[in-house]
Amino acid sequence: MEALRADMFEELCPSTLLPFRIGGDKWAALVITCLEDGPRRFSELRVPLARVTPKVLTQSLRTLERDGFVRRTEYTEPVRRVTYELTDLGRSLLEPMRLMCEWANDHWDELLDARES
Amino acid sequence: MEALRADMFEELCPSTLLPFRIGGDKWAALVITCLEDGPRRFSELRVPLARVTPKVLTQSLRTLERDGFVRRTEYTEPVRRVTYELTDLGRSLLEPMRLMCEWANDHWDELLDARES
DNA sequence: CGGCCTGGTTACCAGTTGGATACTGTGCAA
DNA sequence: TTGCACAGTATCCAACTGGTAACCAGGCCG
Repeated sequence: MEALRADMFEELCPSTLLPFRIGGDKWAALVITCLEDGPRRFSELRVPLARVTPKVLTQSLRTLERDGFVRRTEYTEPVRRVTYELTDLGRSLLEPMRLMCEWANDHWDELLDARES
Repeated sequence: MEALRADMFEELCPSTLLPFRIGGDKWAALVITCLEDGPRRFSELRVPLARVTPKVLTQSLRTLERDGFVRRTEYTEPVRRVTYELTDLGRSLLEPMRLMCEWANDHWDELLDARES
């Protein structure tokens, strides 16, 4: 997940050229990327995903949960806390995603050329 | 491209579970698959892609062409003939696509379980 | 001349996605 | 009791996607 990572969160990010899409919706790939290093709370996800409104983030998380890629856990003690984390199935997506980023890096110039001309 | 191939062209195909999407539109992956073995004419593509109306197929092909994955060639001799074929860039998508199909086959039961429960 | 084949185009429409903006309910904490 | 953090909801709306159905233009065939 190293490749393209920094760029993916930018507004005019080059991943718009990427011919791969992971999950059903626009933000699924980024959400998964954000969960790569362990469980995250809703408000923690909102920081890197600042361009995603809470409604849309919730939608994305619900879909990922339904599809078995993400597990939602609700705690009430000591305070209310909800965490999202990748399931084993979700984690197994990381490797294909990494390969796609590799592909994209390998063919970046060609992708750009095609769009420009 | 062997995996899932037979099913992908069915109406209720299991690829609706697939968390990967290639190209911008719904039919891009199937179009690319159809071009795997060499150039095809518009009317030849319409046979396996019978569920795709000509308008939508044209759209898909135009997008693939713009993105540099497909090359459109028009002949007038001896009769009018238009062929579509994968460019090198388009062809380079086949390997990632194959890997995605492998991933899907490896995790098929988990994908099904997640949706059902 | 009248069809037919090829490779589309046109107009219209419904459903879905994504976004803007505002609001809510629960539990602390001062 | 007022305020704040957290984790969302509620409405509304514009744009995009995909689909239906019909149409079309050029060229050959008989």
